Amino acid sequence: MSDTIKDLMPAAAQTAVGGPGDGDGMPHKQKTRIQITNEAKILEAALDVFSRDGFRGATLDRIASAAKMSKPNLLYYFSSKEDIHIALLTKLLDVWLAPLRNLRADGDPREELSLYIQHKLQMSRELPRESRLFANEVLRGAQHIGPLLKEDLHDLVDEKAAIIQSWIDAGKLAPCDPRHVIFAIWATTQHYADFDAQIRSVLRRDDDDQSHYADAQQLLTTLFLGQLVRD
Amino acid sequence: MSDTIKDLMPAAAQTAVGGPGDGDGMPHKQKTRIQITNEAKILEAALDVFSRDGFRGATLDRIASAAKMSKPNLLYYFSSKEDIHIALLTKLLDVWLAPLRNLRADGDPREELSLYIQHKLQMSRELPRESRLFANEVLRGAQHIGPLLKEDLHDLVDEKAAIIQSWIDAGKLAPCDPRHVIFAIWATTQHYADFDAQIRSVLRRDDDDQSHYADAQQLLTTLFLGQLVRD
DNA sequence: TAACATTTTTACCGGCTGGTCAAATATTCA
DNA sequence: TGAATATTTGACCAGCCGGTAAAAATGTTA
Repeated sequence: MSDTIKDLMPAAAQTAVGGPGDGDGMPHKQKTRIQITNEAKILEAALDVFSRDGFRGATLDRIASAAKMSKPNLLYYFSSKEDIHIALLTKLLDVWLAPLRNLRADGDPREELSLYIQHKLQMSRELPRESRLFANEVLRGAQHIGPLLKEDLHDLVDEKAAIIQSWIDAGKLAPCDPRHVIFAIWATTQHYADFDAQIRSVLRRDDDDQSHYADAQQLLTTLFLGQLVRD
Repeated sequence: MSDTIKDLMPAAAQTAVGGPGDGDGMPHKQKTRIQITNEAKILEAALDVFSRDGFRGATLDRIASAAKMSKPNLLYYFSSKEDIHIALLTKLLDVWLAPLRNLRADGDPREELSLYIQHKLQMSRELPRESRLFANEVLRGAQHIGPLLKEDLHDLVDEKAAIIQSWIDAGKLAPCDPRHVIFAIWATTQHYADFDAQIRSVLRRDDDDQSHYADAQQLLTTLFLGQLVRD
């Protein structure tokens, strides 16, 4: 609970391809130090802008301004606005799905699910921009990461749903559709990042007050692991 | 299950104020027939465009085109893009909150919650544009309906959370934070509209296939009313 | 240091943006 | 009918949009 969510994330995928001004499938040279730092600066700025305004609402001027560069300079590293968006989404998808990847078949169902919920909730709290970035993209019909969802995400969910199904078959979980259980965990946890403004309005919480996350975690644990309704 | 969700909605709020070209607090004349039909046409078109592209991504040209009018004609009825957005959100908020308003203190907790979940899920299925409209707005920090959330929504949630609390006090529900229960129901049900593209990718469902809603309803009922984990 | 490659900047473009204006047209009603 | 009112249209605007071209500045390396 004390350390940040980033500690348990895949540090991989740092060897991304792509040189300045390209976007095609040509072979690329080694990246310059300047290139590495500037691309990182751009993606960080783009995360800010895209997550706040969505793809259509975001502008290159704002991204460039947030990255403290000129617009043509920005376009020296990424050939188009779409390029930046796709690069950002692709880079962050691994991070986003890491908690689900950590779901182990040989673990205790109660513990595994509890940990998954905890990690997802922690990500909403610590990475709300990433959550909103994906929410914006999926809301728009996933026009830029459709193929990734249909292949990578589909396969991952199938794999993890099979694990949950095995727990059901072993009598450790009540019979239910495992994929919808995953949807429900996604929905409830990401809700705290994506609908933050609404939740703060209802709970009358200030912008920097995150005390309601403890209540959220307790409720969700109760909901998914215990029984909510008595008779 | 057979009739549409619109049957159980408040037909009220039809007496909206506002004449052509205004937006201030002046007194208004009675609305013309043309005025009524054209404003309806505009709001219908705006719902289409705003829910697909978000506020910043939507354009007056597209809204006008979808409403089959010229842009200046559209601006004869609403004085700005912001005006249309606010009018739309305000008009639809009542519709959106109707299921929660229907939660009765004197009903059976199991039945009341089950009905609430069912209605919310039905709204995701039948009114996905409205769901995405609100999702887009709240994602952006609720800049246009912030006050409504802080007053109307807050009061409504407080009122209904008190009902749930009374059920807990009566020993009919497991102890939990009622407001987070409401959040969880919102999250899980609206997820099926807002994240439709993702769900269809994972489940490999065609655009017009809604068969997964039955599974969703069963899972959510199990989740909120029964126990998910056995020992 | 000189040749070379990388990076940054300045100036610019055509198209779209939200929005205005005045004139033309349609509707209402005395 | 005809005057008053309500509606629609076409022409237009300043500013922003994503993106380009080429020169200038900077960094790298032999």
